[in-house]
Amino acid sequence: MAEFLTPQSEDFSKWYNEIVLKADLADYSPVRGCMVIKPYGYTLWERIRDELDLRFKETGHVNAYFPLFIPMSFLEKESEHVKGFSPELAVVTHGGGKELDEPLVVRPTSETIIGHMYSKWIQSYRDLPLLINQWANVVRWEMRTRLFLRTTEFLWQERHTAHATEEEAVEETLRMLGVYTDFCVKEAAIPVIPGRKSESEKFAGAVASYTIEAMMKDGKALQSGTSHFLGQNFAKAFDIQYLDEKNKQQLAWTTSWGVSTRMVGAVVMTHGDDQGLVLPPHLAPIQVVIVPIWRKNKERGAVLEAAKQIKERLSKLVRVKLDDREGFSPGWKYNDWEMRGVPLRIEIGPRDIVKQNVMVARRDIPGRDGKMLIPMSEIEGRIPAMLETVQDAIYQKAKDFRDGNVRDVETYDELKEAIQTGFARAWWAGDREDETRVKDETKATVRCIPDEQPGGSGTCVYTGKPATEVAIFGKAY
RNA sequence: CGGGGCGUAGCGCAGCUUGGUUAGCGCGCACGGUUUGGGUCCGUGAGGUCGGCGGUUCAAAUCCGCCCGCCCCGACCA
Repeated sequence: MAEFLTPQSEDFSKWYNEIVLKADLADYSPVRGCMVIKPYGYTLWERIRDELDLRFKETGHVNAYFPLFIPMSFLEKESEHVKGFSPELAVVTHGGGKELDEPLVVRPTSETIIGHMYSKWIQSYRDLPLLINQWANVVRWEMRTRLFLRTTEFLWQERHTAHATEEEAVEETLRMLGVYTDFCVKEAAIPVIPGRKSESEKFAGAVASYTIEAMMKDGKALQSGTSHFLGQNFAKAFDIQYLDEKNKQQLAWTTSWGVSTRMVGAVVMTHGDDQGLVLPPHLAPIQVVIVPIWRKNKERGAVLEAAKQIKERLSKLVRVKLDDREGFSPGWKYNDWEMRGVPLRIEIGPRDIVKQNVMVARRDIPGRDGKMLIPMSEIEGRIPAMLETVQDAIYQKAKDFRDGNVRDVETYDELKEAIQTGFARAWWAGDREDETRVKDETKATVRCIPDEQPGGSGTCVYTGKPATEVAIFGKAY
C-alpha cells in the first residue's frame, strides 16, 4: 500500500503538518503565521466550543462580546501584563487614512478592556460575582507558528470573573480548572494533569496560574487550558471597586481563564496514528460514515436504498454521513474516512442486504480486528453504544500511554533521561533562576506543580534543598 | 534574529552540474467507458509569467547578483 502520511515514528512534526492539511482541518493563509480553518476543522472546533459553552452556562456564566481594539494605554496600566505582552502586540496606528492620536492594539487577551468595563459596571457587592465569557479571536505576534498549536491569530474563549473575596476568586479559578479537566477527559478523551504553573511560566499579571497539561504522542507536553487567579492586580489597575455590606469601598478579586483552538491540535496529537486522525466520538464532526458497496450496476439501487434507510434511522441518534460519491472504490473511501478520523464506519453491500447485516468497523482498531457484523435491526441500539466504547477505549489508550511515560525520578540525570520520552516527576524547591538553568541545560520546563501530590517531603532534584512538592517536567510545545 | 532546506501545472517532484527543439513525470482535475467487499483500469483533454527584478549570452528554468516568500530546527510564547 502506498504511503499517504509520513509515519509518526519517522518524523512526528512532519506527520502533524501533513495530517492537518490532508484531513482538511486547515490550510496555510497568504499571511505568514495565520491559518484558514477549513469546514471540517471548524466543525471540530464548534463541537469543542459547544461542549465548553454548555459547561460554562451550567456554572452560571453568560456570554458577551468585547471589542477587538484596545487603547495602548490600557495595556500599560498593569506593569507585568504589558511587559509580558508588548513583544507580541499587533498595533494599529492609522484609521480612516489618518494617524490615530493613540495607537490601538489588537487584543492579545482582554483582561484590560474587560477590567475597564467591570469598573464601570461594578458598584456594590450585590453586583458580584460578575461572570462573563466571550468567544473571540486574539492576535499574538509569535516568532514561530504552527497550525493550531501557535498561530498569529487564534480563536478562543476567555472568561473573566470578579469576586468580593479572595477565597471566592481562588475557588472560581480552581473550579474552572476542574471544568476544563472534565471536558478534556469526558469529551476530548485526553488525560490531563491539572496543576499550578511555576513562577516563570505563569500569566503576565497573575498572582497564580493553573494549567492542564497533556502529553502528546511524541512525549511532549501541551498546555491545553489555563486558569488564572489575578488577585487584585487588575482591580487596582482598573479601579474595580465595590461597596460592601458595611458601606466600605473594597477592591474586587478577579480571575481569567481560557481554552483556544490549540485544543484541536491536542486532539490530533493525542489520538492520531499513521493512518491519520482518530477523533473522539463526542467531538467528531462525523461520528458514523456509511460506505455502500456494489459490484454490478443492478445492485446499486438496492444497496443505496438500504444505505439511505440506515442513515435515516441513525441520523436521529448520531452524526452520520452517507458517502455515495461515484467513482471511488469502497477501499478508497475506507482509507479516506480513516484519515479523517471518523470513529465508526458502516459497510453495506449486496451480501449484507441478503443476510440483513451490516459490517461495522472501528477506527481505533485497525484492520479486521476492528470489524464486526451486526444485524440491521439492531443498529439503533448498538451504534450509539459502540461510539461510547470507542470514546472510552481511546481515552484509556491515551491514559496508558501517558502513565507509561511519566517517570518518578530522584536524580537530575534520571530527569534528563525521562524527558527524552515523556515527563519526569520530581521533588522541586527551585526558584525562577533554577528553572531557567534547568531549561537551558535540559530543554525541559516545569510543566506544573500537579494538584495530586504524594504528600510528605523530599529532596529537590536540582538544588538538593528540602522540598515539599513534586513538579512535572517535560519538553513543551 | 541565527542555522538548514525549498520555490518549475491544484499537489508532489524531475530537468539545472555541462545554457540550445514545442519544459517533462506521477497524483489530482474534466469528459467517455470500465469497475467497486481495503487506495480499479483504459482512453481523451484542460492546466505553466519555471518565485520576482536585473545582469551575462546569438540563446537562460539552467550561469551571476540582488530581492521576496514558504517550511523545518533554535531563542520567545496559549
